[in-house]
Amino acid sequence: MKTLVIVTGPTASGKTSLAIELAEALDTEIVSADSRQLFRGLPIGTAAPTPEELARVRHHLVGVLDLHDYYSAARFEEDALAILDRIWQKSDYAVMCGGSMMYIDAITKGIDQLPTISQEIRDYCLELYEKGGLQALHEKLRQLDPVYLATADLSNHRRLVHAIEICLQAGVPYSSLRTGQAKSRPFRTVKLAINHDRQTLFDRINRRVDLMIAEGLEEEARKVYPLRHLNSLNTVGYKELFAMMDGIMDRETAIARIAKNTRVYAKKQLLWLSKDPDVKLLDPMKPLLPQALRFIN
RNA sequence: GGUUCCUUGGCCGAGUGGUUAGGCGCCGGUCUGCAAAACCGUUUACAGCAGUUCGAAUCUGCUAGGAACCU
Repeated sequence: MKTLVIVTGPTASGKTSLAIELAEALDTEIVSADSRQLFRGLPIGTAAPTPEELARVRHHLVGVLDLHDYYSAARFEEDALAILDRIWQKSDYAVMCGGSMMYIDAITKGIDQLPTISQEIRDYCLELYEKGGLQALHEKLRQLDPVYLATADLSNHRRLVHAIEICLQAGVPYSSLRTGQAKSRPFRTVKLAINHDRQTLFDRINRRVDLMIAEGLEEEARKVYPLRHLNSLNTVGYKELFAMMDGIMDRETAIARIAKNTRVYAKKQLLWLSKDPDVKLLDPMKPLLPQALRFIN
């Protein structure tokens, strides 16, 4: 039986180095599960593995996308599974490292098969929202998929648009395509997270933000500033600096906002973890690797 | 010592007699194709005391703290 060891947890908790230690101990490779490290050109702001770290263990899905590229949890599922298949040919273990919880779920539980949306339909739905607002989306869904509408988050235009897109593309209601069934995988998973208390984690985050600034995050952001409207740059650490460059906030405020938004992000991750009964928590006060290996075996 | 003005929830900030301002933060939550995204819910204060009034954050008096000016 193959084993996928998933090192997840909130941002700044020390996932990267633990994953490397694990991969070395298990003599295998790392598949990143980080929706932002996927992109090229953002090493500082996304706290991507350093060149030295990348040299120690082979990493997958780090810095492989152009900032313009479209990506999604479903693509991640597909890509990561393909990479894992290759790793299984030479090892019984693989390490996954990342805090994009939806990506982790995509790998462990799978995502239902949905059609790829054509540009036409995408544009149509966007226009529907821009012209008619949430009301128009509600009405459209009332016709196309009242079942989904009944449980939908009526204020969240993104999800509503998405549902309409799928209904139109598939020709059947979105809700009929949602199975709610977890897919079975040809490997077992062990999910690990480093369990810092909240105050410690927040201190680590604050310190890391200062470090990022010292390492040149501003310069990194300035380089991609012209592309700031891309989704890949709708990211903590960049959007605040873009606001600073636009003169909307001063430097001090921008940096404080980065730290604050990173904390908010971490809380979201913590929430997700707390609801996942499969996560094994590691005590950061003790050596991590032995604890992790104990859970694996 | 005198005169005038100010005092709203963690912060900012409206509100001059009669529903919860609002924003930010904090905290909590949602999540099956953009997820470091998008979205939702809480947090109920008027410096203190005594009055006026059916009813006061809003009016009056006193007390406390602060600001400006005068001597």
